Amino acid sequence: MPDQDTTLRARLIEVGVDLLTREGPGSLTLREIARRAGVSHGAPRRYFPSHLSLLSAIAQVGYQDLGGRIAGLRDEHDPRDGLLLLGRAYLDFARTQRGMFELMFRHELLRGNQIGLRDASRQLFGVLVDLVTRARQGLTPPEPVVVAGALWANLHGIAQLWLWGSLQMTVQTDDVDPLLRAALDAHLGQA
Amino acid sequence: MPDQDTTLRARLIEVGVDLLTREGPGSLTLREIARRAGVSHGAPRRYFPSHLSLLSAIAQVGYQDLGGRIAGLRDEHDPRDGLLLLGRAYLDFARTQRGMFELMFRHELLRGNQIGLRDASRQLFGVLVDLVTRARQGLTPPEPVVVAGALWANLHGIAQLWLWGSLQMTVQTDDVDPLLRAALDAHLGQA
DNA sequence: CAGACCCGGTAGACAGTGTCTACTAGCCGA
DNA sequence: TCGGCTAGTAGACACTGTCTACCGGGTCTG
Repeated sequence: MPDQDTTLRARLIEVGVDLLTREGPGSLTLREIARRAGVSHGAPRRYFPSHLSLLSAIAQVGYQDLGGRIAGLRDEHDPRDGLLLLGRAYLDFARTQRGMFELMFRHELLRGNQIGLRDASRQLFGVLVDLVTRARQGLTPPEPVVVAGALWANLHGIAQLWLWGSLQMTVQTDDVDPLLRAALDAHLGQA
Repeated sequence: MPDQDTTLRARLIEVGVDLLTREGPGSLTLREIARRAGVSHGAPRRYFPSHLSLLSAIAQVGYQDLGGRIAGLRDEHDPRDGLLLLGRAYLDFARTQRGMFELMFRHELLRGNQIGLRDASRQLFGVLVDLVTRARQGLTPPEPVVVAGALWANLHGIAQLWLWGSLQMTVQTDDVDPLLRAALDAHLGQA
């Protein structure tokens, strides 16, 4: 239950997040959010110029959540452990916050307002580059940014394919950990 | 311009593909497709029980297209070359058939009717496993299926991140080839 | 040849959506 | 006290996907 005394803007986002995790991205209509916030369907317009901008604000919560889970891993003393934890956090987020994950990476959202993703990406990517740099110390090209980019893509791809069940019919298991480990070993060089 | 003498079912798909590549996934409404096919908005229902099923049929065209581009690579005599070409084909498809690519991997579509993706996946994955197996001959674990899975995820992730511009702001280039090569080298072992 | 039948498509209704505009209740400062 | 502004209401508009009633014309059957 959203607080009654918060500003409407915050309450709309809160209701949206709640609705998203409870009933999936399909139910995130402007009118439904307004309805659940106990307000008329025209009210959100005062704070969000369009439906998409409200969705962006909701997705932003997800970016911050994911970012928060990952930020702390930067200083992990064993960078390889850090990357494993980062990967698990990413995949765990995709699995447990499925609706949010789908929303965060929806094309229509990313096309316009990219600020949310941009910031989150920078943060995530920064941690990734740090850990990769340390994990690959003394190794030759490709340079850490490239490896980090490829690793991130790999991570995201695993999450994506796993989410819609493409992995079960190929790798034949719903445990992504082996895949994650394979990806890490591949990009970092076998331990 | 769609032929006038083909069956309506085929014409709807054809018009849909055309509309998709020309104006993007957002314009693929049931009514608009019917309109462009010169038919009333209730007509599609005779062949497709729902809007989603029509979209699935349109996406199927994409699966077959992509599958066709990749199928021939199975017999590439140098498996590593084959994988590079496969990767390029995949990324090229995502770039040039952007709207179709987005449609093909839309969550709502994949959730229900997975037949299209399932078939396409099996085909793609089969080629991938073949090539990986040959490329990693004599190497130790992980087994080819796992490597192929991780590689596919990596490929798809690169396409995804690249499509919405996340790569430019990290890797600082719009040329995905280095990333692709890094991924291949990583998963196959340096050449 | 006549009539029943079905196939393929039309047309309209319905609930729901996002956007826009006119309006208004209530508060705040002068 | 009064003017103006702020936040929210309410209704219209065009559009969407789905559903149902309807039909025209061809085919098969008796």
